[in-house]
Amino acid sequence: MKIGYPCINWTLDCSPSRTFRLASYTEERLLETVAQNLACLRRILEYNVQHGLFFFRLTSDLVPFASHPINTYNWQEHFKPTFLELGEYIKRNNMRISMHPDQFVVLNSPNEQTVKNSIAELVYQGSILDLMELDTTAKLQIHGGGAYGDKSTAIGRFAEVYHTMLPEAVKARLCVENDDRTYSLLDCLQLHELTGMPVIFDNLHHECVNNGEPLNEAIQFASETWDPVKDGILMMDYSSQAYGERKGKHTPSIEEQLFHDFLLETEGVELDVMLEIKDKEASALKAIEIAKALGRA
DNA sequence: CGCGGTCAAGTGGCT
DNA sequence: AGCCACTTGACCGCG
Repeated sequence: MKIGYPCINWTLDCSPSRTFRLASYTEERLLETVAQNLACLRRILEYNVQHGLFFFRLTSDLVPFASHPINTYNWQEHFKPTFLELGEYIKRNNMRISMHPDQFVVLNSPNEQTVKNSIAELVYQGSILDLMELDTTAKLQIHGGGAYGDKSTAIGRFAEVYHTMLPEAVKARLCVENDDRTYSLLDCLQLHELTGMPVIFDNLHHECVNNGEPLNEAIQFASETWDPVKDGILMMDYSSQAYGERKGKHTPSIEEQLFHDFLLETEGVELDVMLEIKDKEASALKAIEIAKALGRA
């Protein structure tokens, strides 16, 4: 089991998500920002290896405005050697990588332009993983999208877009994750049936929206959607409910007892765990110790 | 030089 | 009807 955290490392004094305003877009600014972001990413990956954290989510913001029409620069070619070096480092250290395109990526939107923009964003994020020459166990995770008052029609539209509009390079990496209000695990399993996409399991979202499946059963269902060769083992997002806060709100730091219980409950299922917790690597380091004590990492 | 309003983009639930 | 949250804050103009 690999354990990781998303996007940013609070210990290091750099950010891989630096950006700038659309109004101040220049090619020079783009090159400078991407160079800084990739340099920071390298430092984060090295930190992760040194600390036994072998799962990491790359920020969507590595390349500002990557899928926006204003950005016509061939950054892929310009930074190709850097991406290749990053990818070699990742592969040499046997790290698992994911990306999570943000809420603006909606493949089943009734708005054609939204779908086009979404695909452009997926092509961008997939191309990062391609430029790193990572295999298809490196994933892009998105949600089911909107329901628009009729979820079964929306699911059908998702599948149609998947089959008729997505490039193979995106399909090879795309996964769907249960969200906290619209697409339950069962809905995602249906999307899996229609497309073959693996299902990423989010335990807190599952607590918010479910069809009565207990955790160990749910995780088993999700796990079976992963082809061990093509997709690798199940990826999941782990977090716990912040006490007294809005439903779905993450705890600021890992609840160690809950994570311990979670590991006991999922014994026997192979999975990589992404900790969606505010304090990032601090919690990931605690999680590693708990997993080691139980012989899981 | 620190604060806070605002930032490319969508959706649905809450107030 | 407007605000807020979402996998992740960061930028930049103003005082």
